[in-house]
Amino acid sequence: MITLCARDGEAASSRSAQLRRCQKGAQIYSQGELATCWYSVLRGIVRTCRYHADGHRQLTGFYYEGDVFGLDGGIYQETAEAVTTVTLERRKAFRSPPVTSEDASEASEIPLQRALTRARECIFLLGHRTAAQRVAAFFLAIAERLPAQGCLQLAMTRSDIADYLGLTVHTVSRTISELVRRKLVVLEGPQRVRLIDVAGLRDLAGEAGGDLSAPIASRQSDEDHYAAA
Amino acid sequence: MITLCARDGEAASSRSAQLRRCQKGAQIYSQGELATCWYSVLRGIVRTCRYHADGHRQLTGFYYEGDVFGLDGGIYQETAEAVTTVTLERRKAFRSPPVTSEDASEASEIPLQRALTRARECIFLLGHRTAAQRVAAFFLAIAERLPAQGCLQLAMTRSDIADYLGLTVHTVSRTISELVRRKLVVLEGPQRVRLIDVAGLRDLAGEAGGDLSAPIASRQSDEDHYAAA
DNA sequence: CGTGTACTTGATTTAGATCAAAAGTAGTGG
DNA sequence: CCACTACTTTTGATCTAAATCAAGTACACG
Repeated sequence: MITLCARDGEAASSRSAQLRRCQKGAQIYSQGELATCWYSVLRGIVRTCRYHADGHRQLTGFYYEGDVFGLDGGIYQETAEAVTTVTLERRKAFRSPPVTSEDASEASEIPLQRALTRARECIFLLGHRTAAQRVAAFFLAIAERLPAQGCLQLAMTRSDIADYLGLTVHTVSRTISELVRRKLVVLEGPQRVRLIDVAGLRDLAGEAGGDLSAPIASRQSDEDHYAAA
Repeated sequence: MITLCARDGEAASSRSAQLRRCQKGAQIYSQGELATCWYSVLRGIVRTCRYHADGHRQLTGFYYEGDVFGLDGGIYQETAEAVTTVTLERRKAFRSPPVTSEDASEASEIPLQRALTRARECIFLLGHRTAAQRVAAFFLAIAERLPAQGCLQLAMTRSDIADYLGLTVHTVSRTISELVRRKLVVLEGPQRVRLIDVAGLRDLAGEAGGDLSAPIASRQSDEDHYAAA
């Protein structure tokens, strides 16, 4: 167990971190375990998932270079696995009452906010009605995260995508084929997707991002008010 | 704008809070707005939702007495609305670098963790495959939160439930009827559900809670290892 | 007592699951 | 290097759960 030299001075990460390497497919931690550590990805891709009693698997997020995962309080709610061979930086989980101010602000709050954003992205994807919408939104989400000029290296399998989007492998495959047919994307190998018509994909996915349509006005004439007592 | 007398001494909530009352159906804040405040529910029920470009609505959570919502960093990602007439306690959002240690630990970290739990609950529900599984899991989730001896006052409409579970009103209604037919629950009025066979519901919903089935063993013989450099 | 809303229920349609199998890819070992 | 094996991906045919279409029923409110 080699302690990595903390790069103090940048984000003032004063705590020691350990390197951990995991082979493709290996489990990093398992749901139900005591959440003693959290991780940031130095290289490779990680997935988090929940296994249901019936064997069904729900992926809850993919984590790329710089992403952080495993910030569960107390017990891990999800299992983390290596999609590719990964290099991780491991940190001790914070105690409930943080020892120093930095511990709380820098170490836990911002990553937690990110974890929440990730979870909401998952909800957002699952909330789409059709398979085409989900896959389109998925591609756009990845493209946003990895700005590789419109060409995505997927790394995860169709099965991973299916379990992330709540579809079957078959439907994912068919849907991608359909997007190709519609000339929204082209496949440069099964794992390599080039986005051709981003506007078309956005249109298909709905919620082009940033576009916040006006919510349905409530019938109530009286808006809410502040209590006078 | 009346400043509520902070109840110092218990959880050391040293900051001032304001009461806010919202009528049933009123909007508390809207997605896209600057997230200047977060709230805790004193009375009533709140829902958070995302409106998609096509008008489709995805509910992301229900919040009951004692629950906290609106902890989005910077910009609200969701809209919050009053399901019933509600009384809220409003607090100023924390700045990115918290001023004091308590600000970070007590005010943001734990509520954020809860928000994450809530988001994951939503993913969990949406991740279920059949309508019956989702509705059963939904009932169990509510029952867990409101320990009212097996009798749930729903408060939200079928439409809310549908948008929460990613189903239509029709399917929700039909599915509840089916659960009644199967003698898992009884309806004491459309908004009042009595859970009859909790074990049966758990069985149907899958993942009875706490039961963490062993994940699929990775084929790799080599487990992950710690870097020696 | 009528009007509007929420809920339920039936009939039909359809998107995606399931069943089944072929084609592409990668790793292994002779 | 090539054959063999194991897996991943794609595609076709069929089936089904849930959406959609279409009424009805039950309630609350003016």
